Amino acid sequence: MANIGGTGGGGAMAGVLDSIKRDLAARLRRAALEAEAAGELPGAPASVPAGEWPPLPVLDVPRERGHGDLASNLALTMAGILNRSPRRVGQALLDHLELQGSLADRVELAGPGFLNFFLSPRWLYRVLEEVQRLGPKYGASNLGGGRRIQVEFVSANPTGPLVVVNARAAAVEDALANLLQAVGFEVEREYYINDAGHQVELLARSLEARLRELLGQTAEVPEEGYPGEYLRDLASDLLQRRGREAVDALLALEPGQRWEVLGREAVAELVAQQRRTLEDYGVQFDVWFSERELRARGVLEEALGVLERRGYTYRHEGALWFRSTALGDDKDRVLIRSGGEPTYLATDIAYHLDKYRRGFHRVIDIWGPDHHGYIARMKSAVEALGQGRDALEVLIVQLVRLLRGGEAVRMSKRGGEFVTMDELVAEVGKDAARFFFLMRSPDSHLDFDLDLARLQSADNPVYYVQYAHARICSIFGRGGPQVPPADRADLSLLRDESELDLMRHLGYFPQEVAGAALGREPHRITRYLLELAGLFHAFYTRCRVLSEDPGLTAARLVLTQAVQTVLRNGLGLLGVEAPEHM
RNA sequence: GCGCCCGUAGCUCAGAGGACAGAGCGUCGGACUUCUAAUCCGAUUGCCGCAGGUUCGAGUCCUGCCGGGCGCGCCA
Repeated sequence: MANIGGTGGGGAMAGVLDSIKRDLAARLRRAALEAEAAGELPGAPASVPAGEWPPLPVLDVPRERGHGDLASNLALTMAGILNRSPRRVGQALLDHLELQGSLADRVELAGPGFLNFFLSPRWLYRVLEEVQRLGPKYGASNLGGGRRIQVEFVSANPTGPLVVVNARAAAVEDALANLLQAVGFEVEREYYINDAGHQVELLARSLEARLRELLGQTAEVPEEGYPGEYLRDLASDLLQRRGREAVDALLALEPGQRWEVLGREAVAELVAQQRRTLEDYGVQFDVWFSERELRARGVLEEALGVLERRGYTYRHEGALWFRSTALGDDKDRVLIRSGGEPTYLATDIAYHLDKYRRGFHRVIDIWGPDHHGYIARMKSAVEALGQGRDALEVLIVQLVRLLRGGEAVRMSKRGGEFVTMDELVAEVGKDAARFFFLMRSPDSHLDFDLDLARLQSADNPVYYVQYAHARICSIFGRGGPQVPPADRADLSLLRDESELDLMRHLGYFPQEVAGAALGREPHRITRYLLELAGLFHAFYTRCRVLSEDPGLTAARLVLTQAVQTVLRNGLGLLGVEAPEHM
């Protein structure tokens, strides 16, 4: 993982704060070398490899305001290696640290040996200038350097409508894809359609049963089939579209043939529905990838060939096995059943082979918690295909429990009763749904409070953030005050504590975006925005933007517009609207 | 039995190896003749599940245990 908070990462991070960190890190490094040259610090012990001394100074924003704007633990890390007291090391660094020409006003040695930097307020004005200059691009960077990443998500079976957990996965991964794009990766969103397996036949037989029901015949949905109401709807649509005669003819076909047709029909319709559901949710996929087509192209055979050539397959009891234990899995896995049918794993391996052939250096899959046991074997498979283990990254999004009136909403898959994604969005709206899913880290179980999400009030976090944006719009709305260029306003008039807090927070945005992208943690942006909205509301209560004082008004307009820009950019990353009126 | 996730304030949850552990909700008390009160301000709240270990420093990393959820097919 890249060093997000520090200064060690690539050279492509954006933002005023990052450039300050890099500048101060370089100064600290020089101070360390000078202190050593002056004999005030011992040289590196022999155990430290050349080029790794002095250690890379890390600068972080401390939790406590009293600890300055940026703090470095360099003295502490060096002290450990040099076997000296951290405060003595810190003092030596301090004595040789040159701040002339930097944006730091002063530096203090504090606590166990931290070096705390107090920045000139000028850095905050630079933040405002930068936000104004970059506008929608503020927060973006080029950490990815244009490398291609594929994000595959939702990929639900085409056997029914999307459900609540799909909505969570969609919100999280769509936001992650946005974040990866923002930090300079070339991202493709892909949806995998499992349209070739046994479950499609079950779907077909279930649909057949519903059709026969409609025609007054006795029929039952098969044991392992799909009993949900939606197949009744699908059946009556089909009957209406094709007409009675065509359906009769269809049902008269021999079983294999009619299931083939019904399966194709049902899958096409259900995938179209899933697609509409996702579009209403604001998620657009670049590629809808069909397993059936993959099979038709013979990729499965090619993948098995690759595994065989690389010595990862063997035959046993009539089946073809994958020697995944050679690559860290806890048992070997069947690829081709003794009956000749490929397993799900085999087709998935083929699918991944195809992904890498399409030139992605990295592939991120998102699975439900019921698939976590699958990670080890799939990573082994990727390795067996000749890729690095890291070429596949699997994120597990945990389950969602819906709460209504403080009680868990009961859902049973067997009875075909579950809350669909469409129902959820209809009940609480797209913005609230997405925002709620993005409030928690993906790997924690989520209680989704339907009552709260539906509430159009202060208690609802999504409105809290959106309201901040709407309030800003209303300042700009009537009469339309002109926002001056940042360098033409006297920003030093922004002195209120709430103004300083707000500017600081705006300055953190680029690193927050980078951190959320690299850490695969979109929920950090949600939290960031809640904080930013809170700071804005506090500012709004304390300070009037439009006042008699033209200079102060100009400065506050610049600040307010910057907040608006960052709220927009942040909400945009989450796929949540930034409304102008509420 | 093995594997994964979780255990932090009354509730829901943040915490990127750092300094005295945070937010929202809740409870109590305040603030609109003003750019949107869907707002703000103040007060209240903790054996970070338990026990060891690594580290100058652990809520964070490692090991074991306890508790909750889920998974462990020639299913997909």
